[in-house]
Amino acid sequence: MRTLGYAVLSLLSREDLSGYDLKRMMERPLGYFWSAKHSQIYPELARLEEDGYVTHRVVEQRGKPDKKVFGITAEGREALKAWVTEPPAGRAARDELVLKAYSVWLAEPGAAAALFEEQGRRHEEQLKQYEEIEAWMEKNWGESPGRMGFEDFASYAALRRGIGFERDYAGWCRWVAAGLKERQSG
Amino acid sequence: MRTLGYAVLSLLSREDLSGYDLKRMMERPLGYFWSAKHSQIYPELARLEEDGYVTHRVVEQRGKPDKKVFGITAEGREALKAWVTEPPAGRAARDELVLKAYSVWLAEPGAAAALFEEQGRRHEEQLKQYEEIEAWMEKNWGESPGRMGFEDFASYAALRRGIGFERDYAGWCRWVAAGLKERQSG
DNA sequence: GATTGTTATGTAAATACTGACATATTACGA
DNA sequence: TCGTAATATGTCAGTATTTACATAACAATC
Repeated sequence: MRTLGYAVLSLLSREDLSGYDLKRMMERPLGYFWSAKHSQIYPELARLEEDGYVTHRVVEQRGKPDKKVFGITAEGREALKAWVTEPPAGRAARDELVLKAYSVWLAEPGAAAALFEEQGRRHEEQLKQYEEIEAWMEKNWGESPGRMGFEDFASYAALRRGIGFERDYAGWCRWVAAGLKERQSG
Repeated sequence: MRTLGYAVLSLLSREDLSGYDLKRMMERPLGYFWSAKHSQIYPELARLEEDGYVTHRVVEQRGKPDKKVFGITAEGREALKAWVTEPPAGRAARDELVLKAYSVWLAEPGAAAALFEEQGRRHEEQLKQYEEIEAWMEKNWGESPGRMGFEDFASYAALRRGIGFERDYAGWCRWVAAGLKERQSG
């Protein structure tokens, strides 16, 4: 199975969801570390159902169109569980901003510094959002990772990665911007 | 133009290279933040040449097959320069290990801890390699980012991102592993 | 009554990327 | 001399992903 399939299963292992729900989860919170458009999700759900990893039931709604709510099967849960402890496939790192940094010597230092400052701001904003979620988690689940529920710990761990990433990335942006500014005047 | 084109131009703006050279650079050092297989590179070079961003000459070699050495044109350099200060397209973050962390509550804590410890080791190894390059750069180019050559600063900046990333990532892996171990016994 | 927005589900076309196939030169070692 | 490895350049099929197209129910507002 492809990673997208496991991404879908990872959400369905926590709660039953429609394709539309999944689409929204792929924006937030899962979108922070895995993303997919609805044009990927609907065919993937069909494939997962064909393979026996999920099933669906139609739910009639008032004030909204009907929806198909998907649930994970025992088989799907087993496949997901087995996948979790397998080493991840060697990913191809791709970061456009680092590529730009690598060629920044061609640019006007002032214009480049503005870019990296703006990007720094963006990552600081994202960091702030993550930290708010972190505060909520710690308030509701406790501050000790060892004492919170296992499922909560998993969510907390994923969030922690996001916090580390954004904090470090923002710092790097600021550092690059400062180095560029030094070149602007003297 | 697509990002791959700028990745190729970013290498050719520093020195003339053959398709095969580019392929190797896409493994190391560019591969640390952008990667492509040779099956992408050769068609991309043809496209770039058609658009007037690069030109090539055939170089005969002794003991090796002939090669096509590509060089960037003034037009290519201008296009690259303009691209550098434009904000990057909103990337879709994809990290399989974080996705696994999100579903780690389904797994046996022991097996999962082993995975995260192994991944931590990998990132620590990569960090060590980066730090060796960093030491070489600082020895040869000076320790002050403001005083080294602009092109050197650009290389140094890209490396710095790699160092920050690996250090933070390795730390996170260790933290997750520790949290999982706590669950193993008590 | 018409337009806009949200929920809801899909398909199709285009682009991007990977992995396999394909070929040729030369060096080196068994 | 035969196989293996490195250098060197390409194509092609399949997979993955994005963008655009397409439809429909219902709510709220103008």
